[in-house]
Amino acid sequence: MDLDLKAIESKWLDKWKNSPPQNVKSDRAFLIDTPPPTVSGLPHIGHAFSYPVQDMIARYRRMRGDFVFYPWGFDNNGLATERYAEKERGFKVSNLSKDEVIRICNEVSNETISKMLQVYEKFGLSADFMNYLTTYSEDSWVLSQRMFLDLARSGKAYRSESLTIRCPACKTAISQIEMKDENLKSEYFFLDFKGVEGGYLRIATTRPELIGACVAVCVNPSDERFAGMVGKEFIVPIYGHTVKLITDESVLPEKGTGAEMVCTFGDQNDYEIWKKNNLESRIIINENGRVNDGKLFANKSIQEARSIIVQYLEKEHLIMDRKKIEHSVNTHERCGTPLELGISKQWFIACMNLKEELLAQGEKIKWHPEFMKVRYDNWVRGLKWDWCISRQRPYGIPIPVFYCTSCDEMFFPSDKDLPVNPSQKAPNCPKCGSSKVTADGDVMDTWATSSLTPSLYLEKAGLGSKYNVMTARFQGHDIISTWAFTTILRSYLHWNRIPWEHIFISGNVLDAQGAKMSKSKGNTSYPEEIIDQYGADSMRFWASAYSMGEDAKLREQELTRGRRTVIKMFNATKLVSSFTNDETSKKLPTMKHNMWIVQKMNQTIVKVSTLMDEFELAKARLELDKFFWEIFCDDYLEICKAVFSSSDFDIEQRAETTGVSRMVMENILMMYAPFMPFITEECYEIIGSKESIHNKTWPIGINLQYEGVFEQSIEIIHMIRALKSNLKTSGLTLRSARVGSSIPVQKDELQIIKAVSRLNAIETKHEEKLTVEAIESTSDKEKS
RNA sequence: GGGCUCGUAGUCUAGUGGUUAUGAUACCGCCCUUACAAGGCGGUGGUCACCGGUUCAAAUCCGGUCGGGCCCA
Repeated sequence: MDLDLKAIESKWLDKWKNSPPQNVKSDRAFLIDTPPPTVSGLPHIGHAFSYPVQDMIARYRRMRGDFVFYPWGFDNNGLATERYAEKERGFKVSNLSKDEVIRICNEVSNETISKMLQVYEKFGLSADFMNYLTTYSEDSWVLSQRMFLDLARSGKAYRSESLTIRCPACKTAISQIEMKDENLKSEYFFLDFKGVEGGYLRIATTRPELIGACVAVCVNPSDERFAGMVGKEFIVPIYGHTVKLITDESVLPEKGTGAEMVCTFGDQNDYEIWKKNNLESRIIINENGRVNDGKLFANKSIQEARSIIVQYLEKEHLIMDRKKIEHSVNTHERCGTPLELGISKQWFIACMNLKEELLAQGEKIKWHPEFMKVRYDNWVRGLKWDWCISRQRPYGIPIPVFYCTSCDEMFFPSDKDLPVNPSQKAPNCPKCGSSKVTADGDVMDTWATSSLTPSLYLEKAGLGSKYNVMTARFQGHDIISTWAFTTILRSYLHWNRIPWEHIFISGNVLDAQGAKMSKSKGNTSYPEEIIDQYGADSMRFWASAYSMGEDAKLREQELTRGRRTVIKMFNATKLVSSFTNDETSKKLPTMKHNMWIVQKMNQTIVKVSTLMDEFELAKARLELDKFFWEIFCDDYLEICKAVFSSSDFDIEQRAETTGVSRMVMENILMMYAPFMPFITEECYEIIGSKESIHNKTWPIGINLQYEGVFEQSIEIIHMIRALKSNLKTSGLTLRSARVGSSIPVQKDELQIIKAVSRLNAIETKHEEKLTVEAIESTSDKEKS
């Protein structure tokens, strides 16, 4: 019978759809905060690496008798979806109405979700795909808005006009979370500021378009070159206003000329110096990233303004020098555009005042691996801003706040009126009764919803009142400062508790050379190709070969090994089920080889279970592999075959061997079931079970007292095998042998050794060390 | 610039103080022995990145150097 992996996998996927793994009723719950994949294309190899690992733990806990809550979701909210829809449909969000954008985004995300679902199902995940949630559904709207209001009412979220990070391309405020440093090529322009009392100060700037926003010049206080000039007034080129030379520690003497402009606002440091020194404001970049300096340009982009001013400076011979440099610039992670700072009215969630508390929360969670917590700690310590959550974008969950234009009252809807949509009619002002009420037109940061996944999942499943702290979060290390952080923060702000007991961080998937996979490099792999070539079980086998947090390489050899394991399991099952022609005995074993394999099995169960309990999947599977290949297949099954082909063994002995081999095989299948759900299910059926293996209870072993010496017999079998193999090289077949040992070989053991080695006779003698020597061997040529 | 992490046969990997350093894969030799040649048996292949220190003893602990990766500036 040939092994058709594809047929087997699709057969079981169909069956499982109708009868998914059953949870037993249990007080012990294992609740998984599944990472909802972003709706931005088909799953890639990274997903094929991380999701099966979660599933293995889920399946294991289920077999252990836990109530396993393993929900599924998709993240289709926010700017990422807009960008994806733009790419898919070839349009520009800015050219369409808000309603139109929302319609298209919904459409694209629905289409993509159904495609993604098909791939995820092929992974053999036991998650609840039927009841998946999306982060842009009505449920998510209601919960996000309700939780926002919870913070707003208690003052933990506040609206304020303050410094905001803005993306001029996406035309929205963003948060520190979405900032990304990038090394970009730039150019220093050296300009001279004439002193009011004479002399001049040469500064270097990469942002000449901001000269009009210059409110001070600044040097390091210890920089002696400028010692005599500090406190003096200088004239800003082109614009003619005067600014004072001040000092600040943050200015690096070796950067540029050691003197720099302070503009409102070139970067965050400008803001700090501005605030510290109580400087005036000269805002020339508006909320949409357009520059108006009141002199050279009006409503220009930053790039346009820069080239206009550089041309002007050149013409007026004001540029004293130019120097090409590469420096680190804050950009928007979604589009790579350098960010701008401005003052605007936004909603913030307070977190700057909670650093100690947040660190303490992180401490209460068990991190796997432990060192990943350091990244969380570093992020919390490095927080520079409260979390700005309002976004000026079309696709997102609206901020549920109303403003009365008559009396300036700000008011919130009640929870029962959620979800609130600004396109609907706003209620009258509760204070003055005016109907001149506008809704907040902004939407929430997508993380403001994603940070609520534990509640989203539990509420959707109707388990919100029963459970609150989840057991496990699985996620990539790249989103510790986003998803992990915001989830911990929200859980603390709302309920003063941790969101989950454990957090499991997975590493990167690298290509075979160890380089990060990326579309531009063309070294990406897709799970469907792997499943096609090796099968889903082999893919999972590969995914289970790594420790938590370790970077994984896509290795063919691991996939190959996985497929061999699948085939081996199938063949072993076939062999074991062929024994069942005889009568099966359910009694405790009495024969040495049966007692031995049961003992070995018991030891393996203990080791594997312990490791699985500690979430050491890779180590657990290695133990299992060793037992299955080297002990069960190579030794025990060979003995079984001998028992059935040799006339030395009676019906009862065969029946016992049948019973034990079958029982051990079943236990092996059960232990492999979390790793390789397809082949184990198939084998379980072949061996004659009507039930799904995934509904079985994890093996606990057989109570059997046995301190046997059969280990020695196994070693003798190995030695005879090697001897036979050596003789074969010279064209000889071993017929009889002499075994020397210090511990006498028992008669029943000798019977087994003889049968499995297919020898005519074995003699024994006493020796200090274990020895095997040939007595008689025949040449293959003479052989009849 | 700061932090974290890794460096072990051609390739990938186990191994956090103690025999001769684990296994996979690739390669070579033998065997198509009635589950499996996608198998079995045997074999070649390693100054455990480098330098120094601690120790009776270091792949392992400490310090430094070099190189890869990631996170944060």
